[in-house]
Amino acid sequence: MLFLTTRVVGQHPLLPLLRPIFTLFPLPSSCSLLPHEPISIRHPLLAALSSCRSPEEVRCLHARLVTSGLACHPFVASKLVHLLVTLPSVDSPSSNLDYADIVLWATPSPTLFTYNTLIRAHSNSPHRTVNSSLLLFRYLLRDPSRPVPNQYTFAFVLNSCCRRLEKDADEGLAVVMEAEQVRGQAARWGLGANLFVCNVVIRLYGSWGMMEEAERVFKECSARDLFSWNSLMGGYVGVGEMQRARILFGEMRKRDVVSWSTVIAGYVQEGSFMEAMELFHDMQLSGVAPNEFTLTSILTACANLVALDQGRWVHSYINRAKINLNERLLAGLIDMYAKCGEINWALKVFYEEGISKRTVWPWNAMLGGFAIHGMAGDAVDLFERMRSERIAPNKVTFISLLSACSHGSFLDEGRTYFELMKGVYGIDPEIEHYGCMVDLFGRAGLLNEAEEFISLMPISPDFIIWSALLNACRIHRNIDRAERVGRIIKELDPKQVGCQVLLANIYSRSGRWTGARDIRNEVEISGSKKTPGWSSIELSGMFHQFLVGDQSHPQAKQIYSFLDELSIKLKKAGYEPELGEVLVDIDEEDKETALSIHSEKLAIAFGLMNTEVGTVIRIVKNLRVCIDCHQATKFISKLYDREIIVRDRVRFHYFKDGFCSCKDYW
DNA sequence: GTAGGGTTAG
Repeated sequence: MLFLTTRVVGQHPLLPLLRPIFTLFPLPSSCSLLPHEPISIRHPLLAALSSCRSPEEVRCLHARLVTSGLACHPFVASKLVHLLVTLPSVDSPSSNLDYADIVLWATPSPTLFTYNTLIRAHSNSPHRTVNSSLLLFRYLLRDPSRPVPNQYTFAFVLNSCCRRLEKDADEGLAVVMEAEQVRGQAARWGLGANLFVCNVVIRLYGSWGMMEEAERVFKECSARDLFSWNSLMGGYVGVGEMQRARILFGEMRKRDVVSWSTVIAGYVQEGSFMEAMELFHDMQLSGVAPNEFTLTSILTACANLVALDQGRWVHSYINRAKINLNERLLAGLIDMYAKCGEINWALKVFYEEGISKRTVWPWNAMLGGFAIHGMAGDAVDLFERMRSERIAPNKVTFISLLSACSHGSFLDEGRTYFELMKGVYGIDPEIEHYGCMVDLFGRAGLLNEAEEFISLMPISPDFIIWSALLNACRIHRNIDRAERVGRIIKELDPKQVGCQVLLANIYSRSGRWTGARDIRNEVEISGSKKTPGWSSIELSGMFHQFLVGDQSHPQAKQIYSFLDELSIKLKKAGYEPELGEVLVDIDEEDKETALSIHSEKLAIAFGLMNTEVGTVIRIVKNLRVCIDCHQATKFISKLYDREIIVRDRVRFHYFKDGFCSCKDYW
């Protein structure tokens, strides 16, 4: 028993989405009040409506509003719609949105407020495959008898465009063009320079990387507030222009937690972790309290700097300040502990807090932890548990899982999971997954298979893929192949000096000095510089970063005399320098410098000098550990009876009693 | 007669 007229049905923009729901309940044919007739807020049903705490309660009450004939009064309808889409839902929010759509559609003359509320709700809904906000907006404009849009309408519609853009960059241009039209309409209604409209447009252009446009809107806006500044700055952070972002940040007269979080996240994104930490420090001095966004970024910085003390501080701050421990912050904590070498703490956090979460984030963080610790068996077990708990894996899950398999030489498992990813989970492998597989075959010594795998890839291999094979050639001392692969990389990307240096090291290790020297000369002539190597160590909350041959540290003199003593002790203990790496040092810029002053040696010496006997020394290095430093560190761990944890660009090295957890396999 | 926008893993 539906009281629908074809006129209404034919015009409703969301009809195809709603049809299944029409049969669920009858719609009233008439209203007991006239649309313009006021309804008292003291009306018992209206009062009852206001006291509802969930959309489910609202839906129950709706039945009584329908029978009393009040449901289609414009004001009642607007309240209904608003409550349906804003109250926290105990089950499916999307069905409440469907329900709210029907209320709009059943109301004879809905108010603008109702339209606006729904346009907003649609832009927040992840369940729609089309831009239903925009459809609703067009529906509103189509008939002059409907209310005229205001600043809320335009801000909400543009926001829906913005969200689509952020969700799916492929639609970018189409979305921007649609948004341009909406913007034109806003201008026609005299709202072109409205603060709220402008702020969304700034964000929209920023999301699409059109910073000149964003800047222009920022300037042309009738007024500017904190949101305008934050949005513009966020745009620059998004396109990686941190300098401009930092200047804007400096010009802001007032900064809130979002301003700070945005610029901190920007530094973390570009890998400037120290800057992020410094800014976090400034933030605390300024009296703005960090929130879960800020702390997620800071944990990433801690993880990358191996700043365990600071990371622990963040953990206790979260508990102390009762910060909402959401899935991402939780993943950040697990990641931080794992990357600081504290896999047991990572496990503790995961089992206490993360395992109960139904999202993939904490699981991915834990898998990633196992991967860098070379714990392939645990990674496989955890993944199987994840499957049995029906947590849907994503592409990141498989990067961690495959990389764990490769570090643990789990050849069969790696193969199986790669197939599983495509076949069962329908995840198309990306370049990173292919990289893991090349690494897996390469480390296992299956160089032919690795190369064949590369030739069969549906996407063209980048230099990372080839350097995985080159690294395998290093491990398995296959010089001919290394030479060939080196040539391929050089043609593909001549700027990848690091790969050429790796090739030179392969040459010199096998005694082919001329080959090594040629490459060195070539690299020097080309003038391209490889990333300078650095190592850092945290000491009671302070970071000490060392470059190769660094003399700038206040304790430089003591460090160098300590190293002199150290090298004598090391020689006595039977250590011999790996001369191969002297000739073309993997991290050296200054060719005069010798092995003893590699950045990680400086950091280790500094750690030994400044910490109590028995303290674990934690070093982080931006590049891979060289063979000689690896050998020397093994000796140092035995000689000084210290645990030394070195995290390099790819994995962990846990030195103890003269051995390393990577079993010299990295 | 009610409302608003910005940030977060490999």
